Amino acid sequence: MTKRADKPITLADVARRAGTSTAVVSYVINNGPRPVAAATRERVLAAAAELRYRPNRIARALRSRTTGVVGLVLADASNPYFGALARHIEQALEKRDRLTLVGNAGYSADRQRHLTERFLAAQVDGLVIVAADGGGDVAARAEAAGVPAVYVHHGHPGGHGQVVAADNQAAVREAVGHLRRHGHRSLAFLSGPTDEGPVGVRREAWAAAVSGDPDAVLLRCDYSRGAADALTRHLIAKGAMPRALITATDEHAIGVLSGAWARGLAVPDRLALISLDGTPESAHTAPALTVTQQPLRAMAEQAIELLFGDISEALAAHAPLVVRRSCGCAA
Amino acid sequence: MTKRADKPITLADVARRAGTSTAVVSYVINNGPRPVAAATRERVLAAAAELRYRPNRIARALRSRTTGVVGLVLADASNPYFGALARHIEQALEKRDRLTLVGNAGYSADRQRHLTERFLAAQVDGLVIVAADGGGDVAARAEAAGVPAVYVHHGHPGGHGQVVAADNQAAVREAVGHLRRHGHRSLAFLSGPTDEGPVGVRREAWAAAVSGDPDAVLLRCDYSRGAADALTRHLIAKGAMPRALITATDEHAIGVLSGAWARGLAVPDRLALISLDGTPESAHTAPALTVTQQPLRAMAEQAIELLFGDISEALAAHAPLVVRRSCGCAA
DNA sequence: CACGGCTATCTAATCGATTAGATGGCAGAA
DNA sequence: TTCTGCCATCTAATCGATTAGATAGCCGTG
Repeated sequence: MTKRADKPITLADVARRAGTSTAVVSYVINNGPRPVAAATRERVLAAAAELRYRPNRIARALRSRTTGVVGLVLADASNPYFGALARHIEQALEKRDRLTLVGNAGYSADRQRHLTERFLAAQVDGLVIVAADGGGDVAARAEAAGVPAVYVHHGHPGGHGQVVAADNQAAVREAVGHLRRHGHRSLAFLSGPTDEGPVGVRREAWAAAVSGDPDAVLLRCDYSRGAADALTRHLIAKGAMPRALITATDEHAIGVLSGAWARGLAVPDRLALISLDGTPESAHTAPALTVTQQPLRAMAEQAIELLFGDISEALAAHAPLVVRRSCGCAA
Repeated sequence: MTKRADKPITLADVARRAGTSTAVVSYVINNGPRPVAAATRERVLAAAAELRYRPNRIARALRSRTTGVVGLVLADASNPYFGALARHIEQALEKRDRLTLVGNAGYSADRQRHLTERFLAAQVDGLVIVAADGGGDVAARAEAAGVPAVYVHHGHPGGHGQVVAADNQAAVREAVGHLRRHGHRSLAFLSGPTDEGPVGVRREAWAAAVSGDPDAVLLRCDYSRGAADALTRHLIAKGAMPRALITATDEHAIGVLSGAWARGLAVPDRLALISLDGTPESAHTAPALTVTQQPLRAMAEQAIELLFGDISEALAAHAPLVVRRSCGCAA
């Protein structure tokens, strides 16, 4: 006796079973736009339960023009910073009973646009864009299609759509202040290959904070552990490694730590380090990183509130300084 | 002159513009079940292009009972191992022109079931389940609804659904062999809190490989850097830290590294370490980890092939040994 | 008793794409 | 010339839920 995949139960089945019309069943299911007599409501509920009725969200979406699905255009899920952000965004959406469609855009504006088109075709109710830097003005496209969109972490400069980001300037000022209190006079900064996005903001804040210093060095490399690792080895070999460094991202900091270890440079004794992301990773490096911690969860929640119009403006959340070992503070 | 969100173009609009019926337009768009005269096809294509027609996937889904969407039930996107796996799965699906719906189940079987229900209600065409360990027999539920499902990394023991995983036994044997060649006689193993899932397989393979050894120590802690860090400090304080250790996951290994650094225990000099995940992370720890590298991409692709019935059986892929510094090999 | 005003329900149009069945026109065969 | 057959195309039903408009039953009032 093979139990075959029984064909799904429809509204009409429930209506028949309860001895009413589909309209009434719909009103009951949705606490519909019209009231239903208590007795009838009971019958319908009972019938639905007995038949294990599950509304077909596709049909509902077609008719009501809202899918309950939000698209998330993500730079790269395997980068822990973005991965964590993605998780918080998904959870904030889940709380609002929304489903999350994800796509990894890598670091390409083209793929970002491509994913946006696909999500729009899927009739998403909204779009959340988490890009590293650069990227097209995807929110403009979404809004043209009547779909709300928000950027998290990094927005399109001068484009449409609101941007949710932490207060990077304040964070950098705190980091600089802390290293100064450790007695460091010249503070280097490791930035990304360009000055786009939040990293640019951080770099500028650093430049402003150290503008008096004679020998503040600006370093640059790709956003990868490998690149930072290689750069560090190179600088150590040249004897040009700074004594105090602020890295724009945790990826950078982890790469620096790795390169320093490989070349026998002790952190924090001969290199004081503060990183500006503060992902969970940073708590368990060797040594543990002192960081300014991006409030990822708060950012995710704010983005979703913005998307649904619960708030009308993003306000930059504070990224607190979390003191650990890499800056030179004791255990 | 405000440009309002123009109402979307439908098949009927295109048909009118091309001077044909909706049926013909549909046949053209899908290389439909019936042929269309070349001239007409051109007219339709031109009309569709001019109007920038985008098929409404919701309507299509309602009628054809296939959504082009696959659900991904993920343990935790902020864990880099799962994050990387998620990215590869999304990309494999994208290649097949499918969209990915994600949900983070945390490490709870209940949330796993909950997500599965939501995805099924959304009429997904298939389900990919990436769980840490434990978990309900979600594939059985999916199959009852007529939706194919595959497990990646970890399956439900004795349950439905195929499981895609690497050859963990061979990996452990390689790791053990390598540490032996370094001259270590007693090899400890750091496992998770229970013996479920792939970690259990790894633990058993280790037990089998060291069954002759008098003092092979089995350690256990949660799957988190923090737990492994704390355990390591504790063992060092007690003077009970092993000289050679295989960790079940990279999270464990990174925590051990962190704890060892904090207590001044040199790796690899006083502790030789090999980890069994081999995420990208492992290349840039201090010191860099020697690992057996799980073929995440191959696993993701195999899972998708399985899901679409391109292959009928999963075969365990090889997880090669990647030699770096933590085992004691020179740079 | 008749009628207005409610309330509880029912009927049926609608969302947009798919596709089976009906139709029309033209070419080749008888 | 007429009939058959095939090809290209059109008409309309369908997927399942939503909801405006129509309808029926009931109560209270004049």
